Amino acid sequence: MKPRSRRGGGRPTIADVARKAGVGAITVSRALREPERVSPELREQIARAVDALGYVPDRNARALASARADVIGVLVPSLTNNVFAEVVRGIYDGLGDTHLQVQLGNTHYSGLEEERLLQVFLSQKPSALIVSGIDQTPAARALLESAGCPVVQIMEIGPDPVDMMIGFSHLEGGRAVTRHMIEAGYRKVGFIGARMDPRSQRRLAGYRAAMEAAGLYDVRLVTTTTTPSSVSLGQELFRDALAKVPTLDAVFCNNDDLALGVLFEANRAALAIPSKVGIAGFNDLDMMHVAFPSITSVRTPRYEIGRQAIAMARAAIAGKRPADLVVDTGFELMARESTARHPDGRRPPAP
Amino acid sequence: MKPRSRRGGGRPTIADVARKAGVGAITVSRALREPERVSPELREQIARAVDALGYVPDRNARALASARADVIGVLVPSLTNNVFAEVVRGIYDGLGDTHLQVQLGNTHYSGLEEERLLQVFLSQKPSALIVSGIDQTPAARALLESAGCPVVQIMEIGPDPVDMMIGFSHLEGGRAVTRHMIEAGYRKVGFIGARMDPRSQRRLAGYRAAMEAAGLYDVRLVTTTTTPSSVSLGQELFRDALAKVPTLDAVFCNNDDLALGVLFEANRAALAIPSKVGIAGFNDLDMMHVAFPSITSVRTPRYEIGRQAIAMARAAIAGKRPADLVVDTGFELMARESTARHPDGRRPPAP
DNA sequence: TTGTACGCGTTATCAA
DNA sequence: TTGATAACGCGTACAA
Repeated sequence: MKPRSRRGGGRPTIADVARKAGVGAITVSRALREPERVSPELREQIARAVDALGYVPDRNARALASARADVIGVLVPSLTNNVFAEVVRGIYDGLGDTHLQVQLGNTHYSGLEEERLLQVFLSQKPSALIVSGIDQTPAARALLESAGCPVVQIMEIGPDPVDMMIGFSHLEGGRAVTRHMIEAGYRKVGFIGARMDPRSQRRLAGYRAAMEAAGLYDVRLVTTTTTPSSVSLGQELFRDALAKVPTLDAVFCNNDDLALGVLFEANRAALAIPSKVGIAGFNDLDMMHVAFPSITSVRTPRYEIGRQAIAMARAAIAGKRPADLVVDTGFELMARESTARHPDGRRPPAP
Repeated sequence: MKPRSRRGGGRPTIADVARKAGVGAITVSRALREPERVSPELREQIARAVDALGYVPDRNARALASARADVIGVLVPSLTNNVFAEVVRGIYDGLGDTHLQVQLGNTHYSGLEEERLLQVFLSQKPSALIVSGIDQTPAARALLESAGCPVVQIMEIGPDPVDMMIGFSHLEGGRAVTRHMIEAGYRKVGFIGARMDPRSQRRLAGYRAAMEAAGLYDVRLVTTTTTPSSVSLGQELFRDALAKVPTLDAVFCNNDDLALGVLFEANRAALAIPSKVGIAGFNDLDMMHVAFPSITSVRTPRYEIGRQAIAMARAAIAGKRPADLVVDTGFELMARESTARHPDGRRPPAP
C-alpha cells in the first residue's frame, strides 16, 4: 500500500477515486460537476468508485483551485426580528438543491459591522452577495462595487442600485396606512416607532406626508426610540404617547410587535378598540389577524423577497442577468377591526 | 514589475506582503496567527505592509493548507422559530471577535435533512459542530462521532452525549407547568401541541406524568397536530379542544405562540381568564408578561444556551475541554395572571 | 471525450 | 526567531 500523504486527514481524495475507477483525476472532477461531458460508461464507473470510497469533495480545495467558493454571503441586520427570519427562510428555500451554501452575517443594524462582515465574506470569494437595505456606508458600497460578484440589495428599492435590488417602498407603506386611518375618521393619529433604522425612518416619512397632506401633522404625535422593538416596548411607548397627547385617537406602529403591545395596553386601560383608539402595525405577522380585535397592518412579502433575491443571484451567477435589475414587490394594506371606526370598515365577525 | 499570477483576482497575496516587508512568507503567516512568536520589529514591518497592500488572507487557501476551516457548523430545525432565532443570536454573540465563522444549516425538523447537511458541513472540515436535540438518526450520529471535531448537542440533555451537551429537561418543564395548574385548582387541564417534534413530545410526556400523578389524565384532553406552530393554529386547536371536552378549564400550550392564540380565542368566546379557563405557554417570550392578562409560561434560557454552546466549543477547539461535558441549564416557571385562579396566585396589578 | 502539467495561496515540516 | 521546501486537493489551460 502506498503510504498516505503526510498531512491529510485520511479522507479519500479525488486521486483515490480516479485510481479505483481507472480514469484520470480530472475526469472524476468533471463527472461530478458536469456529468453530461463525460461518457455514460465512465460516469457509471466513477459513481461506483465514489460510493465505494465514500468520497466527498473537499470544498476548500475546490474553492482555492477555482478561485470561487460556492457560497452566497447574506447580510441582515437581525436574526431574531421575525421579518428577517422570514427573509432568510426564503433565501434558504430558494437555494433548492444547488451546491450553493449560504453564509449569514448579522450586522446588528450597524454600518461599521456591515463593512467588517463584508471584508470577512469577501475573503472567501463568494459567488454572490445579498445585503439588506440601501444605506450602506461609502466604504461598504465601495467594497460591494469591487466585489466582482453579483450583488442583491433587498427589502427596499432606491434610485442607485449597486447591482440588483428587490423590495418595496417603506415610505409608501407608511403613507398608505396613515391615509387609511385618516379616512377611517381618526384625527389625532400618533406614530410609535422603535429602533428607527432607515426603513423605520422612511415609514415615518410616509406617515408624516399623509398627515401633512390632511393638515393633521403635529410633532407631538410622534413617539420614537432607538431601543430595539418588542411587545413590552409597544406598551411603554403607548403610555408615553398618551401622556404627551391624551386626546390621541389612533396609533400607527412601526411594526407588529409594538402594535400588539399597544393592544394589550389599551385593553388594560379599558380603551375601546377601534372606537376610542385605532391601532395599526406593519408587516402583518400571523398574529395580527388572529388578535382580538384583529389588527390592521401592511403585508410585506418578506419570504418572497428572500426567494427572489436568491433567484436573481443564481441567474446572475449563471451569467443570465435578469432583465429587471430593480424589482418593486409592493405591499398590501390589510384593513381590519382595529381601525374600523367607520361603518364602511370591516365589522367584527359574529361569534 | 513582475506580472501578476495567471488566475488570481488581483488581490495581494502573502508573498506580496512578504516581499514588501522584506521577510519570508511564513513569517507573515505567523505574524498574523501567532504574533507573539514573531519579533516585535518584524511584526511592525509586516503590519505596515499588510495595511499598505490591503492584504486579506484567503480563507480557502488557509483552510486547504491547514486542513481545517475556521468554521463552526450549526444545525437548527428552524430559523423562524423565535426560540432558535435566539439560540442563534447567542451563538453569534458568543463568537466575540474570534476569526471563527458560523455556518448555519436548517434541518426543517427532518433527520434526513440533518444527515445531508452534516455531509455538506463535514466537507468543509469545520472546527466544531453544534446540533439541536438528541434524536439524531443513526447515520447522523455516526457522522458526528467520526467528525474529528468537537460536537455540542443543544437544547436538551440526555444520557448518551456524542461529545458535549447543554440544555434542560423538557419533560420536567412540562411536568412543572402542569403541576402548577393542578395546584391552582384546574382539573380538566388540556394539552395543546403543534409540530410535535421530539422536544414537544417530551413536554407532553411531562404533562401526562403530572396529570396521571394527580389522577386527572384523560387522553381526550390532549390535542396535537404535526402542523407547524402559529398563533392562528393556537386558536384553532383551542376550538377543537373545547369541542371535544366542553368542560375544559385550562390548557397547557406547547409554546407561547399557541398560548397567544388561545388567549385571543378565549377573549372572542368571552371565556374569562383565569376563572373560566387557565392558560400556560412554554418558553416565555417577551409578550407573555405583557399580555392582558399576562400569561404563565416556562422561561427557557435559549440565548444562554447558544452562548455557552459556543463557549464550550471554543474551549474544546483550544484543547481545553470543559470539566462538565453535560450542562443542565434548568428552566424557570413564570406563574402569572392567566393561571391565577387561586387567591395565592398573583393578582392583576392595579392600573 | 480524456488526460498532463501546473498553479491556486497558505501552512506544516524541518533545519538553521 | 526565521526561512526554504513541500505539500494541501482540486480545477484551469492546453494538448491529445
